[in-house]
Amino acid sequence: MIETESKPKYEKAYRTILDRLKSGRYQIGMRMPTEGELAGQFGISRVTIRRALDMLVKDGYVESRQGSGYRVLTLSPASDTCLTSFTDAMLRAGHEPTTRLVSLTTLPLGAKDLALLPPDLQREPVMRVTRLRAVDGVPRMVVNTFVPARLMPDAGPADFPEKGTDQSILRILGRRFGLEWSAACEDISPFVADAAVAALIGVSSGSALLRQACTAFAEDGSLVFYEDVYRTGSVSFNLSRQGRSTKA
Amino acid sequence: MIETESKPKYEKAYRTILDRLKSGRYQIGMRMPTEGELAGQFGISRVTIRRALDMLVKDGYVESRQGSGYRVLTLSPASDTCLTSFTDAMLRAGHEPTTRLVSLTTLPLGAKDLALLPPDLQREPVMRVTRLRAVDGVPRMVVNTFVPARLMPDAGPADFPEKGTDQSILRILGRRFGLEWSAACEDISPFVADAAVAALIGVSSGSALLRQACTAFAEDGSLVFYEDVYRTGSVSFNLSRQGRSTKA
DNA sequence: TTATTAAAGTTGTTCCTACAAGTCTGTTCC
DNA sequence: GGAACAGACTTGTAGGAACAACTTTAATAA
Repeated sequence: MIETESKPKYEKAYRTILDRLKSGRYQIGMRMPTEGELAGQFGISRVTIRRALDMLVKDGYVESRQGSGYRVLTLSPASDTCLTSFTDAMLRAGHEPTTRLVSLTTLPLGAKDLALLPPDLQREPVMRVTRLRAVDGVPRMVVNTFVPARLMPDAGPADFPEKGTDQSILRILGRRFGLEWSAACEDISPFVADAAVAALIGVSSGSALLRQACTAFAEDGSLVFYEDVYRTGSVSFNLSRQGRSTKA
Repeated sequence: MIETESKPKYEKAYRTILDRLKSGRYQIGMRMPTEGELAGQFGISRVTIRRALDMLVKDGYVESRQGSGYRVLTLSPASDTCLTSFTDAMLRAGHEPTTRLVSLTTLPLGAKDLALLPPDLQREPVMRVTRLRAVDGVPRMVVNTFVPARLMPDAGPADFPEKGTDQSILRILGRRFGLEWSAACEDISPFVADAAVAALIGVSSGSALLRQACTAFAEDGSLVFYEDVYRTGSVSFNLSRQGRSTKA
């Protein structure tokens, strides 16, 4: 990423520490270098490194204890949203996720299917990626991902790996197509499996499933992708209360 | 709250500004006082007031633009979790929420129903509050709230208002019983309505509903309450991407 | 060998200062 | 009247410093 030079120092520090964390350089539970040490390593002030560390705490990767130091909590916080990688979550839990690309279709302007999408996606051709996700061989969810076709030029089946960490749609959109997003809204509702979804997932028609509809936006507010997921099981979240309280 | 003296200055500023915001002193869309003005009003430094404002931004209440100032986005960010008040959301949307207290029961140690609760709630008597929530007269959800009985001494039906803002369980637990919590985990799954829930909500048995199970914790990690919600419709979230990017 | 205490180390809070970068307002000129 | 520019104002980033509060470590005494 050539643009790292334009990022503030605390942002670069945040990313670098996060990379170290995710690469295993800091193990879960182990104490991280102190604020002073990190400030020295990055050549920045303690105030600036604290901003980066504060973000890591807020994002759930590390915990801090006054007088004791920072420890790694997790390499990937557990929240089951469209912005967290299902692939990574399954791999971390010792399962084997796989993906089957069911279809890759460009929906032209005026296509009937466009009518069901958010309005922002109805003004231009849209790429629809339909995939069946499975865990340890057992189908778990049908995922339809819609992206403005202009953001995924020359997309083909080879762009959608079916094994390993690269099968994550977040990683595909980010690395292969260079897309970035910073916010999303998600809607979860009960869904009675119709014949098509039931056949894909391997449940009987009429089964109760969950439907997750998620719209992700770029910093400038433009829509990056829309995802429609039909899944068995449940989704889980870690939440923090608004109007927080201080540690006793 | 007598303990405000022990909170850091940035925390007090955060709460005061949030109170002003929620009380309507700052209207949605209007520009708030500048950092310098607020620092002066609170008698603290610009750095400290920025910490409070930063929290308000992160929590979704205000937005800031360099050179332009801070504006109020919302008086209550829209996310449909057990930590956000359904009552407040409905009132804000111009609907009339009401609540019927179905039962208020103390489950003693060893009670069969305790077996289905989180382990932390199985070690002591638990208060179970069952309520039916409705919007504009239409039943929407059945809510079972479980709290260690010792945290709700002398609880009675009079403690659970059925109209207005005070019907919010978050407000009841907070104000009437002085409970505080700072984190929660929530799990959403599909639920096929059994006869009891179906009768309460007014749907046919076998209907697909959503089940929200939520466990809230205090700062010290102890369990404050557990909530089990069966609801029609959907839940929605606002999410921010982890590993954020800087504004262009 | 164990317990206590002091010192050292670490995070948390707060302040002041300086400057960068963006926005807004007012004035001047065409 | 509109455009351009300058100045003022505002937020954003960064550093250094000081001290509070908590934890850890080492030394000393019993």
